[in-house]
Amino acid sequence: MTSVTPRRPVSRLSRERRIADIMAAGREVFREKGYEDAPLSDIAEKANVVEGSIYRYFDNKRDLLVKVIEVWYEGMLADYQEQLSGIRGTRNRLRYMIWRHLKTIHDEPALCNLMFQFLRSGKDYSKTGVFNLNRNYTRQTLDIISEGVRKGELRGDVSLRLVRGMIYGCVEHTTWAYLRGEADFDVEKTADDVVELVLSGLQVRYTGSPTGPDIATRLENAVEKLEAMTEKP
Amino acid sequence: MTSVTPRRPVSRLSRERRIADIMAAGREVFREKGYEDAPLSDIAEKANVVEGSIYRYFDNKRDLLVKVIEVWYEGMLADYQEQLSGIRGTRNRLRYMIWRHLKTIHDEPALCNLMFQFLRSGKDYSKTGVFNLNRNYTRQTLDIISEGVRKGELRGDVSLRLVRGMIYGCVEHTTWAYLRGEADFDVEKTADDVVELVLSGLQVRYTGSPTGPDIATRLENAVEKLEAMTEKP
DNA sequence: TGCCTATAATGAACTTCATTCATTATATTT
DNA sequence: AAATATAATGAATGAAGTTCATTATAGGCA
Repeated sequence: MTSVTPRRPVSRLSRERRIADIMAAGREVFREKGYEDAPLSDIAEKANVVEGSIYRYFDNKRDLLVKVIEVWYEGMLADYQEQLSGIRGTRNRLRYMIWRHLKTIHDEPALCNLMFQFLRSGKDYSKTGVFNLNRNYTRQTLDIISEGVRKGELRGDVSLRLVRGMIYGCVEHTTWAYLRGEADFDVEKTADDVVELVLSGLQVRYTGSPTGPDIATRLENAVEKLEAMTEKP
Repeated sequence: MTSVTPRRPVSRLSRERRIADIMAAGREVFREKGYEDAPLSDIAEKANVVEGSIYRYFDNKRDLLVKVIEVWYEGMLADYQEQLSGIRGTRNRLRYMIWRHLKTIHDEPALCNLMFQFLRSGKDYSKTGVFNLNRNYTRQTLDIISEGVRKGELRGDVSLRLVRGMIYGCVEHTTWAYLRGEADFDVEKTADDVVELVLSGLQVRYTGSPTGPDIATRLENAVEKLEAMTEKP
């Protein structure tokens, strides 16, 4: 008795549709299981294709991951420029960038982990589309800093690369526990704290006047208060 | 004709010696090839054992990695306390911590990558020995900060967790390109820059001296801030 | 309407590893 | 010198990524 395994019905879709299906399935499965623990078979099943079919559209598993992250990233960064154009003041604009980064991590911890762990550390990262997207995105932060320097609000004697590292490094370092699923964090408060710390630094500030703050400092403080009030409605 | 494959001579070593051999081989191979691209067979060969033997001493490949990193970490952190006890002053002590972190990354980029990629992001990280070592190590940094606060040199109104995040986040963020093998960095200069930026912050400091930036400029800046804020809520 | 053809899709075969375990060899003890 | 404990082996297993020859189908063309 020869049992014949029935061949599955083959549904022929357009290239674009198939790619979209596979990437949607990939995003879901990667989000749920991470990279290494996500078998291609799961993705194939969810995308309604056979494993081998994935290789018609993607070089390999990693290539699929890279493209999934790339598309997600594109959608995410689409309206940065627009949003930012509606925000005035160095501090507010800086806070927006930090806030947005924090919010992304809070909303999509799994995909961020994938990005941090498997994309950014890869040898080929700087040839990736994500690298360029990220480049343009962080450039905005640097532009805000430069503008602040031009206006005399920020120090001009610090490497921009270092400042960027401080901002994003600080954001990411403080969210690790959350990314490991260990603790939550408050997006708003963390954004406030980070921007404050980055701008003011750790050292105490000497006003340099024995009889109290001089006139300019008093004005500064007043402005800062006003700023704080408008920042937090 | 039955060809008999000659059995390899079995050398029986002490448990401790075998473990040491396997871990030494593991460190080498992991350093050269990373984690995923390091076949257990390479490690077995280099350690002069058969693959299966590794499982007598380690639960699995990841367990071997964790223990390799753990031992490396222990050796690395052994003399921190001692070195630090010979350094005076908040700024110098802080710089030492930062410098040492930078130097470790510079000397052992591959192992650091392993630590960052495969240990720190794992779900079980906080149950790891490395986690505790790291905990004790970063606590020293926090102690230096606390001491600075006590002496009135540093602000006491900032979360220590955030400060730690800023310091180590900044260090790591600025070394990513190096870790990907793209660019070198100067350990000494970076240490100087980071400690300076962390302590002083980004904002310009008004010294309050009459020979500093003139009052008109400062008022102009202040007014500009106010204008920006009232322009768009 | 019915062939033709390009190519989408399949599924079995291949490969590489991590992992397991029954068997064998050896150092140590009795 | 035999007994015993256990270190070490290597073959077997199974999971997962990847390849490719074969098959099926949609859309164009007569």
